[in-house]
Amino acid sequence: MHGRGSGCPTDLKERIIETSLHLFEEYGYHGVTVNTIVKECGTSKGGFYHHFQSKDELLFVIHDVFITYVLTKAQEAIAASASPAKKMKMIIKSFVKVFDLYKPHISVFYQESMYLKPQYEAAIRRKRKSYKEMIFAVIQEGKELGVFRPELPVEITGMSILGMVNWSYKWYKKDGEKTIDEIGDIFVDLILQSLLTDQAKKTEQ
Amino acid sequence: MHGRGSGCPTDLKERIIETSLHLFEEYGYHGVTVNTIVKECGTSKGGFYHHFQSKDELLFVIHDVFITYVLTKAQEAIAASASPAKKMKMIIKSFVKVFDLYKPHISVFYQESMYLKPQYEAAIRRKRKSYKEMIFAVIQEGKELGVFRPELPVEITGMSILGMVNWSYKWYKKDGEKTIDEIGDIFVDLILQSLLTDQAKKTEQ
Amino acid sequence: MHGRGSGCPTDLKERIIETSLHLFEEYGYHGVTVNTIVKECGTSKGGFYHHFQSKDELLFVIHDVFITYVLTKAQEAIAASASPAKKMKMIIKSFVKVFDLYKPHISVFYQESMYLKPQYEAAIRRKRKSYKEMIFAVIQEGKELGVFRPELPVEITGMSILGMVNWSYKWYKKDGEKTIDEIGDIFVDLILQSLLTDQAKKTEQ
Amino acid sequence: MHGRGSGCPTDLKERIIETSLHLFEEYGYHGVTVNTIVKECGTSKGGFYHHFQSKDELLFVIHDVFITYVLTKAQEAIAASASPAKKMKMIIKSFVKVFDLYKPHISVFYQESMYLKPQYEAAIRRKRKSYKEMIFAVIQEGKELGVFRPELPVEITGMSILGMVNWSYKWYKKDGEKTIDEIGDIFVDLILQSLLTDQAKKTEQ
DNA sequence: AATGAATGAGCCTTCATTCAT
DNA sequence: TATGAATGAAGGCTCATTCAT
Repeated sequence: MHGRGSGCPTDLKERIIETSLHLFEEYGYHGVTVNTIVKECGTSKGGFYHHFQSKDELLFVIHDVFITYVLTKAQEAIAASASPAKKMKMIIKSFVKVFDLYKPHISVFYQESMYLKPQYEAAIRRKRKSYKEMIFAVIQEGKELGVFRPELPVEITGMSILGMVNWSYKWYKKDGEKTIDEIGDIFVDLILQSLLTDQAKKTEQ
Repeated sequence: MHGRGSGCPTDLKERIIETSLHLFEEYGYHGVTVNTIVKECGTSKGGFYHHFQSKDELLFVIHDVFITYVLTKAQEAIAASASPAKKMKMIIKSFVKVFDLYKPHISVFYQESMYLKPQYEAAIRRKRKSYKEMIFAVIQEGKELGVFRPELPVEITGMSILGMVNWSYKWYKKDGEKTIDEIGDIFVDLILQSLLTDQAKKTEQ
Repeated sequence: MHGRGSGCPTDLKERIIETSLHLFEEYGYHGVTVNTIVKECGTSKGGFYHHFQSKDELLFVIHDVFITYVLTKAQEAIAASASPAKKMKMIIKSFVKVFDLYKPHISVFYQESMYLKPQYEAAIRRKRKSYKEMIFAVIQEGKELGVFRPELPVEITGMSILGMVNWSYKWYKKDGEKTIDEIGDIFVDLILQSLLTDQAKKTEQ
Repeated sequence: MHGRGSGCPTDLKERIIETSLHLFEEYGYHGVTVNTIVKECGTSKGGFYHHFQSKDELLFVIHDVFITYVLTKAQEAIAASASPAKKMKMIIKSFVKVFDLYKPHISVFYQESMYLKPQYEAAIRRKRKSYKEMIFAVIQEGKELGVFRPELPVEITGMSILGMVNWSYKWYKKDGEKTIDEIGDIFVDLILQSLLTDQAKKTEQ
């Protein structure tokens, strides 16, 4: 079971991903050459291309690792039998939590996804869409059950939430003043303040 | 007010900026060559380098046009003698409004600012910082006056607001279902719901 | 009027073609790098790719120059109002003569045409086919007029003639013992000996 | 025959030769990677390099198999006590016959022999030269005995014959309209028509 | 002001070959 | 014998930039 839990990526492929991730995050996809990556990894061009068809595929893998993870978490939240407010809370908190695990992935994701080649881009876009729609569904459900304010437009509200949380890739730092959990709680507070009806605020939360 | 005075949008420099803006937005800074730009403009390499020292400077100019504009608007809002909620509203609405004017600039800004060369990057960062701090100041003021919830952490709340609005560069479309003004109102509603104390909600808004 | 007559290819494109031609002939298409070509030409990679989309296009141009020339000559022969034996003679002699002009082109052509990319290959194949069919047509005409032996199979005879002449790219040398005209006469003699009926041999030739 | 002692055509070395032969014929020596070959063979890089020192040696072996065979056949023809016309016929027919056995070898031979490394190239060139000289010798003998036309230049005539026959690697197809034997007869007819004196045509053939 | 041919450093990628297992 | 991960030199090509005209 190479890596993950142990945090020790022994095999080359993992090592290339880890290394390039941090390089991409700092210098951007176009600011890092394959040469730089392999030098930093202590491997060779051939070693790189033995594991990845192209630099582009590496970019895809980085995207996919993160989006797949976050999608899974959201699906678990959705599947839970809980109130919309609880589900929203679970989604937000799980999403925020991936910033601890996958901050570099996310940065690269938002910074560079436009440079994915079509074949890869399509695969990623499908997953992004799924995620978005799960959030929309929770908002819709909340409105229907009368716990979320009826005047909320589903899509723009959803995108606002996504924006608020996503944006943290620009400023969140692991060793910052607040833990990721505290930040998650603040987001949940801000968001539920916006969504819940006055009625629901009393019972919920 | 750059250029504007002369009122001649057909002059080459403007045309290069406009063209490259749209190309950058669609294909990314690294997905567009100087050659493509000059071909699309109907000019030549020489024409380009007569007006810009480098492709990098062009990226800077695009950044600067937008950030300068939005900073000016925010300063006007701050300078107004109004309540924090009003100021916040003015800032949000003016910010949202620039998406109509400067959507491509903003997209390029968020997508590519990491590729600015140091000399340009410093100039841009200073202005971004100013903008952020104006928002923090309004939140702080609102808390001190007791109209914003005292438990709000200034910085994270500020970044949440910025994230919510900024993110619209990913999805806002000029010819979408809602006008920019309607979207602005929704943002203001969501944000003020989050910020205002129950007390203030009654009087304000 | 760059080059040709004067034999002085002053402009870069001509110079690249000439140089690479001789390099390809000696070392083969795969045995010559673009770097070698530009070094030999005293130009640069950029200079090369300013004139050719790819190394492959250069190969195509070399093919096309020669095949276009030889096709034109054959069409002139065909168009002439002459006996089949005369036409055959004209075709052979004009074909043989291009070895003086285009020997390197021809060598490269036969050695490397399999490496042409599909788009270029199709264009070339069409012209080759035309040429072949003109020869077949002359043989057919000769048989119908009773001057060529009736038992000759048109296609194999045609391919035999083509093979005999084409093969000289393997051994013909400009400064060899026999001039190109003498070689042409020998080919014509051998071929007409094979084609003509005994009857026709007396009147013809 | 070619199993060398073991007689087992399923042994790896044979399989590599067969496979690469067909790949080379279709895509050219440079259009086929060692990886492609071993994949197609169901073996591995190690398997390949166990049997061949280099990809280049494989090319040599392919050349050698064919040229050795054809040389042997020609030597048998020469050794026979027959008239020059008969010898020429035997040579042509045996040469043509190898197209059935060794068509792919021959295609690769003519297409790629320039890419042989010096050490291999020398070995091959010696055998090619022998073959050529045997044909020249027969023509010379025929002239001396007065059965071939005295005005024929030995070398060019010889090269013409070689060209005519060799060229069939470009168009011969095993399942074509004519059998290899019929094609051989046509070649013999065309060639002897060219070579024989009028006198000899009556008695010979 | 404008042109576009020319430059050349640097990029991504390929592939024959090696070697520990 | 056989495997296939790893190597690294070398190749084709790109593109921001320059400069003579």
